[in-house]
Amino acid sequence: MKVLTKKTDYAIRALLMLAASNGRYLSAKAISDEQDIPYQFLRGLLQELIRLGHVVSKEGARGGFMISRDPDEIRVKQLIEAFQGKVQVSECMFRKQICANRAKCVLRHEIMRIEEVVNNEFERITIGSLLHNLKRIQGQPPA
Amino acid sequence: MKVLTKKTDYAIRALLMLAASNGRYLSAKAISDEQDIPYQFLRGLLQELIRLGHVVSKEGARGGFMISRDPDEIRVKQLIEAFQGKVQVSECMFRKQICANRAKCVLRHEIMRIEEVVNNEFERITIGSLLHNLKRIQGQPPA
DNA sequence: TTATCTGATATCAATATAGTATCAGTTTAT
DNA sequence: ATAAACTGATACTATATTGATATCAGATAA
Ligand code: FES
Ligand code: FES
Repeated sequence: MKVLTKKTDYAIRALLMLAASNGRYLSAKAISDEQDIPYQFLRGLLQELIRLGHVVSKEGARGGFMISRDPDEIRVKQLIEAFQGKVQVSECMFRKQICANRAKCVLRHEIMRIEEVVNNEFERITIGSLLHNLKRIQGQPPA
Repeated sequence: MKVLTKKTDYAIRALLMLAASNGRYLSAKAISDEQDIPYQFLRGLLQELIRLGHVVSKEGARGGFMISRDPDEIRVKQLIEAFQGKVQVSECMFRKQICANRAKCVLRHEIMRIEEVVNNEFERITIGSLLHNLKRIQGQPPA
């Protein structure tokens, strides 16, 4: 079971790179090369990130993409939901005889707790927090 | 993002039903009808459950399937791993420049914590515990 | 000795994921 | 002005995963 698809993984990596490049536009090409993300795939992905409001673009030569909101406000949970849909254990696990009434289904309740835990964790993690950790382990490169 | 596939869902429901039917063999047909699981799909699934050691079968008329181990020992985690593979966030999330060295990658470390949480939760839940809850909410049917 | 079952296997359909290609239009630099 | 470096938009293909069917042989019970 894979929790993050490639697309989400790519999105996170691209956003991290964009978050790290303060004020400069990065081209899809640059991100693709640096992060080993298939170019055309990334192109599409970046457009989605624009629609989601995470980045803005500038057309033409020397154009590219720039992050457009505080990295601390971009939560991994948002990205997962955008690219993979809401985290849900299963549409509705126990039907018919087993589950008399959906409303007070205890099993459902129990299983849904897991969803909450997962969601909380992914909500906690932001592009900002990831970047922070990255810098910490890499050490500040001599500016 | 769907945590449980239909197959895992079906497996859990089938096992619950088998666990509830003490000592009697249940036919695939009976389970299929009761649980709304496509018959042939269930057939294959039951064979897998045999290979996994969770159930045994009896051929011929009046044959069927019977649970073969303590429901408390059948963990949802086992089932997920059998049918969907191990829970893993992504093969390896941050590569190349971003992640200098895999060994001490903090991001990886952080993200893997989530895997652990999920795994722990699913390890806690067994067919036995689910059945227990089921009986509790349904009330013991007049024996 | 037939109806009711499982064993084993093959095949197919639907969906989701991953990746590629193309062309039009915008901007910068020369 | 015009070529080079870019994005916007969209269509397409490939691959993998998941979900579902179909078939036939063989076992068992009534
Ligand atoms: S899980 Fe859907 S009614 Fe209980
Ligand atoms: S996640 Fe793979 S090296 Fe950091």
